[in-house]
Amino acid sequence: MSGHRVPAPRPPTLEHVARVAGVSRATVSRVVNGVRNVDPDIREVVEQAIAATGYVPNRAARSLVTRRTGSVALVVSEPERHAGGDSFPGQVFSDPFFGRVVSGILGVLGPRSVHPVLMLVDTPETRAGLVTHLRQDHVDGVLLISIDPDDTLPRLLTEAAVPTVLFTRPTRPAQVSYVDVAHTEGARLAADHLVARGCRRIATISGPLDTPAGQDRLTGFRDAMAKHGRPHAVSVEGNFTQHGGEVAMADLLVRVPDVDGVFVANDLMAQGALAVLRDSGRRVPEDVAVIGFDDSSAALSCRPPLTTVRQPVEDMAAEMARLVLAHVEEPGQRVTSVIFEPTLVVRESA
Amino acid sequence: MSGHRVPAPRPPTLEHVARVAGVSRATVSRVVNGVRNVDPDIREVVEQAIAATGYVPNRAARSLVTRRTGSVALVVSEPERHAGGDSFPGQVFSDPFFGRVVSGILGVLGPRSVHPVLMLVDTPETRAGLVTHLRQDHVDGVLLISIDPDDTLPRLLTEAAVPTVLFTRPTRPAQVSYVDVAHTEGARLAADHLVARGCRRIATISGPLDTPAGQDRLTGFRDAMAKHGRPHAVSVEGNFTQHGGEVAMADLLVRVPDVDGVFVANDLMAQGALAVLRDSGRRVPEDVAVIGFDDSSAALSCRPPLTTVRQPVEDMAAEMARLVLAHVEEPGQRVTSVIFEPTLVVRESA
DNA sequence: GTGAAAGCGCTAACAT
DNA sequence: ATGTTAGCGCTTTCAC
Repeated sequence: MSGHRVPAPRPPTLEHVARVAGVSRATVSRVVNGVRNVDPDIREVVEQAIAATGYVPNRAARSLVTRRTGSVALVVSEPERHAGGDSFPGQVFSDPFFGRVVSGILGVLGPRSVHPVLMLVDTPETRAGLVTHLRQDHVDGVLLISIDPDDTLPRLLTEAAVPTVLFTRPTRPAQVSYVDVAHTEGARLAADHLVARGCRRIATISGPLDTPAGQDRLTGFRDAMAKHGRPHAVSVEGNFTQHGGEVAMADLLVRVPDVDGVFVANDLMAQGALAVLRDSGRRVPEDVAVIGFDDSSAALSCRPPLTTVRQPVEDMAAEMARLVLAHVEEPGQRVTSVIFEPTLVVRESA
Repeated sequence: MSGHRVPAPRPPTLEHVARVAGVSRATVSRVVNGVRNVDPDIREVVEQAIAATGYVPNRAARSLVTRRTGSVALVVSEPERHAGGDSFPGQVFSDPFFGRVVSGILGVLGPRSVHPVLMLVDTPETRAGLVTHLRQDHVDGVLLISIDPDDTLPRLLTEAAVPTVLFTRPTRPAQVSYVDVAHTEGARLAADHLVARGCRRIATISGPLDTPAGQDRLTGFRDAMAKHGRPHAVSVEGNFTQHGGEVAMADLLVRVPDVDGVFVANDLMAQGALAVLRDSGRRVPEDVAVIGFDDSSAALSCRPPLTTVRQPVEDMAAEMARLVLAHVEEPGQRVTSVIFEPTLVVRESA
């Protein structure tokens, strides 16, 4: 609109503030950073000067000397994207779960004014690029959410000595901190509830058995059933998708037509199972009781609403944030894992 | 583990590379930044030195001089959080929609190695903090997703002269770029489909009428119906939530018991409407045809799967990213709005 | 307790 | 086409 360029008004610097306050840059710096050795009177004057000038520290300049960026990467790692697929990356992002993670992380990081920068790793290039970025001062640490069971990222990151925290235990043991839910305990909760409800023919649709979550939920279920004197509960392996749940449920119905209680290893599959049960003319929970896992938004929108095992995702994410921050502070920090207790959320399906 | 501290091996700098290559820092800088004026032979030598040393530019140092950070803020702005609510922020994050936005943004930003940093604004403090952050060189631009109809952020940002792009047209006119979908066109698509299907008693459940989306979808629907010679279609105002959809549908059933076609202004409400219709003994689509809006994941998991108006969210988000980048490049850039055409996704509900 | 001065690693004139 | 030089805004010894 206007014909001439405005000379880009530079924001105030420490230097400005120092002049206004009549002190040196160093003193202002001390005040800004809350270092003790400052005379209360001087501090007062400096604070007024800061307010008057509207000074805000320049992050780049600070990072350059402190070698800290005040930001952590929130990395979502997915299995290789097949060239023929949609043009858009990020299947995880469309799961409400991701939002809960973000929410939990922000709750911890925000107040400390550390910002999460989002990164997606789903190709060899992005994978290499991530490590490259991390090798330099771009972020102080990494929060990794990996979908791929045999992801190499956990190892790459620990080798690069980048403070890292994973969501869920890595498939292969690694020297890295993580948070997770007590999967076996959650499965036990479900099994106990089904038994207490009076179900006689109880089965399970498990997750993929090459994932820790898939394994543990099945193990927990089996152990609990054994304790109830029923060591031979039928299980069908699913793949954690809604469609997979449909297929598995149909299969289960063939193998155990009189099944009256099913523990499904996640809500998405449970949603599919519910649909198949309805189509087969069975009522839930009267004829078949169904329990899911995750307490995703799907659990709420299901008909009937799903009884499910709740992972305290927000709490877990918050803990991840605390852990990276701790690792950043204290690079010598030993590797830590924090396991959260799940709870059973009883709705209508069981 | 080890008793003594390792002296923190500093990453290679331009200086290192320059020495290895036997040239000056400036030349290495030129090679790194792809400036033309470099002799091909020298360039070759420098590139080898870069590879040999494993050099990666230090972002902080670069930002300090260029006054660019190579990152943009992805700001989610929600209405004031009430003190009594959950302890965790971010209702938007748990909607799959958010993930689609992230996905679209990453598709554009990633290749240019610009990173989105996540920010949530839901209190006066975070709001003030955002502006403060932006006033300095923390991010180059802002992508704003606002849920609050009377958000003051759009104005604050434009006043602060921060390159900004909004998702959806702001409630109050403002000098700011945005992307949006042609809401009226989407509503027309739905109305036409319902009419073409042979529905005789068509009604709508609208969104909140104090939002542009709520208004436009209703207007588009009304106009289309008028063109079909039915200017008096009944409408009930909803609030865009699943529960709101249930309430509105129940209301509608009382007012128009023989309704046989409903355009619901978003999928979440449509999901609620579906449940109420089922409970009332009506079959969908045989007795009542239902069309939603958004093509969210809810649309797919509904029973029956929802016919709905699809917003090309990923494309829209990608365009947002392109727009900020353009505004960052060319600060004089005039304000732009890009409107995307919706499409009707026909499934089973209509 | 406070100031002076030396860089952090990089880009951008400017000079050659 | 390449090298020299001067900072960008901040923290941090080191004197005082």
